[in-house]
Amino acid sequence: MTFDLKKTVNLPSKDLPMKGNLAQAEPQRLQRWLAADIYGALRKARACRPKFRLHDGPPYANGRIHMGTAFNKILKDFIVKSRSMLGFDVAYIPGYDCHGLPIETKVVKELEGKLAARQVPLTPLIIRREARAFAERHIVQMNRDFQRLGVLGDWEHAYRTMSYDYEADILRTLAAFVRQGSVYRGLRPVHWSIGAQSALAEAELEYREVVDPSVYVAFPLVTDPATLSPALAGRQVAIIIWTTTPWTLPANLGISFGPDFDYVAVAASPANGHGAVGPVYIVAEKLLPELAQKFGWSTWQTLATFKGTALDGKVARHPWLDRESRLMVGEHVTLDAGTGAVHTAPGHGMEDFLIGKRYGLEPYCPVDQRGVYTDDVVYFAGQQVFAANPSIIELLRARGMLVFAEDYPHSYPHCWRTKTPTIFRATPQWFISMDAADLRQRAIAEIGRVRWLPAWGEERMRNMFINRGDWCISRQRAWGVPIAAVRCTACGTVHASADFMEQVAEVFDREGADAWYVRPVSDFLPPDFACESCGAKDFEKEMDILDVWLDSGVSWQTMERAGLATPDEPASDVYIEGSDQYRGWFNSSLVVSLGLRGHAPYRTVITHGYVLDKDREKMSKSLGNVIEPQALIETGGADLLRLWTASVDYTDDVPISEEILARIGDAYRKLRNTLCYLVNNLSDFDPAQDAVPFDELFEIDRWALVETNELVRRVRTAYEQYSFQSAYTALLNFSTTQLSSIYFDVLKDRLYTYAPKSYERRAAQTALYDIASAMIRLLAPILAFTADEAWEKLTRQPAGSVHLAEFPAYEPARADAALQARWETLLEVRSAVLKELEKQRAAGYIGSSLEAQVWLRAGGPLAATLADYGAEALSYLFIVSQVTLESAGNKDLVVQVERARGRKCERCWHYETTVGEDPDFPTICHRCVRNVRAGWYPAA
RNA sequence: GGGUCUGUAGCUCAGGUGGUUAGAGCGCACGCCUGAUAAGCGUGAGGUCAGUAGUUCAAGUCUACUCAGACCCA
Repeated sequence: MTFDLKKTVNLPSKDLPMKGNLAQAEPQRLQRWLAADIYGALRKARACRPKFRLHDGPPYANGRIHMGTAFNKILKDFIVKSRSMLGFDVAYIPGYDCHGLPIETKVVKELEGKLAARQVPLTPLIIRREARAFAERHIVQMNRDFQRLGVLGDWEHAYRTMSYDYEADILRTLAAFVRQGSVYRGLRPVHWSIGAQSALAEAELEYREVVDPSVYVAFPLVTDPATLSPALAGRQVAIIIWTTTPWTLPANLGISFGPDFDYVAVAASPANGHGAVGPVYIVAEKLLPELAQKFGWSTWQTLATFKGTALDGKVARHPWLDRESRLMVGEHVTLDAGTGAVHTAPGHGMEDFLIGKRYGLEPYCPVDQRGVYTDDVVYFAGQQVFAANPSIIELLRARGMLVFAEDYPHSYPHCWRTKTPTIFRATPQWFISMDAADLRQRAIAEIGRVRWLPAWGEERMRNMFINRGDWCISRQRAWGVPIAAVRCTACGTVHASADFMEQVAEVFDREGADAWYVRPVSDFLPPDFACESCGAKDFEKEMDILDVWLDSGVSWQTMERAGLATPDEPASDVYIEGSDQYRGWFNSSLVVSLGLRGHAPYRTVITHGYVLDKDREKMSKSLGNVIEPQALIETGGADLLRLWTASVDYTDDVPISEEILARIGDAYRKLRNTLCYLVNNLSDFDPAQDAVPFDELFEIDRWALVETNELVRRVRTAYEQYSFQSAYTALLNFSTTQLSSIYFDVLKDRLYTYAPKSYERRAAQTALYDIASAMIRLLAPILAFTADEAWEKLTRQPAGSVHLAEFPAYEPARADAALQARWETLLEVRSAVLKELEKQRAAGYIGSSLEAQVWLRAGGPLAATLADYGAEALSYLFIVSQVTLESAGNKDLVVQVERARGRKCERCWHYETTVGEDPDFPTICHRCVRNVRAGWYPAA
């Protein structure tokens, strides 16, 4: 008789291939999701469920996505998918930030050459049209890139800060702040290019090494020095300041000291006639030795020592003008260079401006847009500031106020376009006051009502609001939403009313903010509009635009527009962005929402870290440690990127490197193999027909299901807490330690050798089906593509998607601590057996574990447990051919391994004494004979 | 310089209120299997818990400082 026993073994199918081939498979699956409109289908299916809204922080629309943006969007997708599978109706509308300097400078660079050749002037309107097209193009690309990652959302309706209604909303938001009295105009120092005669942003500066004249200048103390120390009574005392910009001295209004630094008043004996002003000078004590040497003092006598705070509120005199110079204290003062007494000109420096503001000094700036002193400046009016440096030094010397002068090399900002050195110049700007409508205090209170993940975010955020200044919302640029205000050409009065802005916003709704540039000012004004101050009727448009942080701070309103939130509630359940957004979007969104709605726009704020290299250093082209998401997707697949995202602790900065990705590849294969084993052993199983009731399953099957139930609980909790890494770890460890090395290994015998429809095999498949169904769904938020593929094979429903499903529920009734405890014991015995097997294997006594039989000698409860489980069942659990139990007085387990009895069964590979007993099947054991007769023989 | 945070095996991470020989998975080494096979199984070796100094009977865990790194300010 010829009967092929090989054909009576139920090997797994190849339904789910081991090789993912993700680079090809993912785009196809993406098309199916798109065709099936998974997002729309989900919204519909969950319509009656509690809502969960994730509002997208808009990435800037100027390039391909990089690791950081990919990481961010994948985390958001974890939230969207996991909340959906937890039963929520999840809304997620992606967005794009479109206005702003990076795009503007990019298109200006491109346009400059082209237009200059044709002698066409570069107008704001041309820039704006080009910038809009630029953003448009990049949004198309970024939409593709993000979706390729498997990110689910309402991509069709992605919001963009440059859409007409959005631009109008920005202006209406400004109007609202105007109406509540928070908006004011004031002077503020900005980087100013003399060459271009325009304001510059930080990003437009180029630092170059230059040599400037540095001067040490005496400021005579006006306040009676005896108030500092009795030792100074009747003495002439002067403070020495240091500056590398002598041209700012005409604008000096004060001198700053470090409050906690020690200062000394010293009487110097000039060695060579230097420093003839007065005999006593004040400088920081720590800097005295090097200063004395520099000034050429042969000897000196310290008359008094005091803290910087002692000088607070006192007054000095300007070195040549009849003007006071206020003595102040500020934390910005350092002892790195200079004298510890800092020349302060609030119109010519940011720190000077801020401390001046505290002390009530105005940002005095007697320099015009050409960098020329105004008529206000005696001696130097009409001179260009840098050109005036030598004359100023001469004047100081003549007045005896110059203590010392030297050339000083340092790096100084230059205009990147005209390459000229820049200056700080106070210019009129628009602000939102943090205090006029009590925004600061309300924000601080509101911060306490928001949930911050990680928790320290609350403190960081609060400190930021305590310390932040008023919000400067104006920019002297073209690509943005204009501040719709008009200026009387006759008297210069600026008219900025909320009503007017709202009327202009209606025009923006229809025509976009370009209307402000296209239309003449008269189009926006009532026919007989006249200046309140002078009655004139000629006006010009304000050409400043709004800070882009106001643009994105407005974004929560898109949630209301989309009908996803009402004005009386936070617009989003969660905001999740990088930690730089405490200062950015979280901040601006809070201010805007507080101003317009009276509450924060978010209930929970989650931050993630930055993507760094293996040494936790920034990725940069020069270091050559940059990893691009596109390359990874093309070689590995988006699921690898997603798995990596899940594997790292996103609350901190996250590392990525070739090695890390290699480990992620290992983990991916492990998870995929787990799914393969599950799905491919179920291709002939229909749970509706073939399932075995739980109580009738093998004990090991019930154990596996109890463990799976616990896994469900852990992973659900992890997702609920946004702890994706816990989910990842739990799923991977479960796959490895419980499934692959124990349950799957043990189960092979039963799955492969019992008759296909036998109770034994169906029992195993019943458990496997439950496990498969649970594992696939629990993995779905992370391995969006792979889980969907496995789900399709498991359910055999090509039209469905795992992303429409919900997580398996934890079943308290299934929890069985007693069973788990019993299995802890059994598995400890198993470990002991495996260890002994390894010894015999090393000795060359056995190879495969089925070549062995095992004696177990134990006493007490352990013996009882083993006996209860049964010797034969133990042999399957250990994957050995025979187990013999012997009771012994000793409590400790003794394991002994010998070669198995009998001959190797050709079919199940166990060693059995029954092999050869059946004349029909001389090469197989009794168990196999029974199974073959049950399933295959005689052939039906 | 300031605010906030981080530093535990090669990698990614666990290690409530300080308390026995510091854990996991992966990787690595060695071996087994060849009916999950570009798979599977087993055994094993890896750590002065960034460093220094304190507090304590006792510190990865508390304190101070130092070093390195990140974000935001200046």
